Amino acid sequence: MSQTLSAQLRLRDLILSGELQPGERLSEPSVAERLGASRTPVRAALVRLAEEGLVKAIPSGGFAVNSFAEEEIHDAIELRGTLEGHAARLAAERGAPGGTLAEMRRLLVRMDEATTPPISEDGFTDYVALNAHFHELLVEAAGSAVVARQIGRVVALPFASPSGFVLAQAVLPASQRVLVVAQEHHRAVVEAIEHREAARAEALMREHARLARRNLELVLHDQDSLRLVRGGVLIRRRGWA
Amino acid sequence: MSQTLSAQLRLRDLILSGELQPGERLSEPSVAERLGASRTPVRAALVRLAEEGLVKAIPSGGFAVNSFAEEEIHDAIELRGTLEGHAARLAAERGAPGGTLAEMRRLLVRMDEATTPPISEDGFTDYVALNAHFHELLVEAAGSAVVARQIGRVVALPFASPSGFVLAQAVLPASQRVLVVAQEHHRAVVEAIEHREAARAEALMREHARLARRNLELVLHDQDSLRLVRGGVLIRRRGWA
DNA sequence: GTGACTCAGGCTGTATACAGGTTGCATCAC
DNA sequence: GTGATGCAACCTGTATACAGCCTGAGTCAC
Repeated sequence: MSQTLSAQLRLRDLILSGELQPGERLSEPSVAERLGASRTPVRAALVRLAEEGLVKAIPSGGFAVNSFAEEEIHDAIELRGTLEGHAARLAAERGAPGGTLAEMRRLLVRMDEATTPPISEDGFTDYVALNAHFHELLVEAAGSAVVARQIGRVVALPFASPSGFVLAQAVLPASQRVLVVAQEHHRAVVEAIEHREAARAEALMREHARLARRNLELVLHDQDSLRLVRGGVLIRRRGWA
Repeated sequence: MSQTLSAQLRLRDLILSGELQPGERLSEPSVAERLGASRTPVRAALVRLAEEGLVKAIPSGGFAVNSFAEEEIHDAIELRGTLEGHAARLAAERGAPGGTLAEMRRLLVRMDEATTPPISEDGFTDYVALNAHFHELLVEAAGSAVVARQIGRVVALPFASPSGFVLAQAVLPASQRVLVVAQEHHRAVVEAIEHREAARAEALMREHARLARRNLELVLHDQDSLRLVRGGVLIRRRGWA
């Protein structure tokens, strides 16, 4: 593995785990020493993380760990809904590959299994992976590299991704009902794409993202569950320091 | 100005003007010599251009000038329509700053003036700048940095931008009718945002982007007008080498 | 006590040297 | 003539040296 990629992955981990605090300046020499690489690959890694959004370029040069206002995450999730709606609409209008749809249906079954009460902790973990895969397949079904790239950029922020709040749901009381609704959305969007119901497919994915918005609000008022959100430490909450 | 920024701008120009051919490999030493800089800033510039999409990373390392299939541009324009529709909807739902809307209305008047027959060549040039500004203000009206950033990324490709095909229209016969329709969209979306008609605002911007899609098809079958599209040389046409 | 100024440390931006890997051409065997 | 092989040139990834700039602490004047 290249030093650049290694630095990128390890830095991302340090940031998302909260080991590097939001606002903290990341000087190239200090990061280089910490990661045991030279400045050149560290700089390249910082540029890529800036593109992802985890790190912000300082006007006078250099980078600092980024933080996110609740409103920004709200907007990012809603934007994901619009983009996934766009993808679902394209898939319905243009027709999706049969293999992709078949695999989406297989995932539906496995997600049902993982979330059959009583749900174990492993069940939630499985669901997170299956859910992420389902959303990837939806993008694939649209058959557009341009759209896939754009969605990939929005989803790069972990709390804007389709699975960002699922693990936190595990400790939230209303979690099971939310999962039932989410699964219904999944099922319905596959059906809509199959039947070439473009408007329905689009509306479903928009509404689907709203579940994440609701989870965001719930999680932000529950310290314990917030800890389960990857990158949750980067969120600036309203009325907090 | 930094060497990196200078290299980025000059490389972009070389690519969009066609001086560097699509598919051509851009080795760091050769580019560095051509631009009179060292490899370090050239590499940084290439990374940024790769993010923009003008340049593509080669799996085994290095970069090459990118090219675009007609379908990709089609998709990029439709995606822009969806994103601008999203912005217009947000502006209508949340309310846009009065100053922004006032300036949009002022631009409407100036665009009308620039396109009053007989339209001079300068008229078209003015219209391009005014139109670009109008679309920027629309994004501003949404009041979301997340959305603004995302739209900025789609619009980075010149032929996906709102003004990508306007200059080419100047030599196309149906140009004036298209401009009339485009202006009607502009006027209507301002009205929709003012009246908080979110669904209407969104639908209008989607339809607005379709004008660019139509122009794309017209331009692709007219060599003369294609030359007026910035970056047109990067477009791979169906059934062409 | 407060504000401006100076200076030192550190940082970024840039250039360049070096090692490992890849590519493509030429040559050789069949 | 064709395919495999070896070599040479080149290129990327990385480390590091150097210059200019910024920042922040400490000091001095008022």
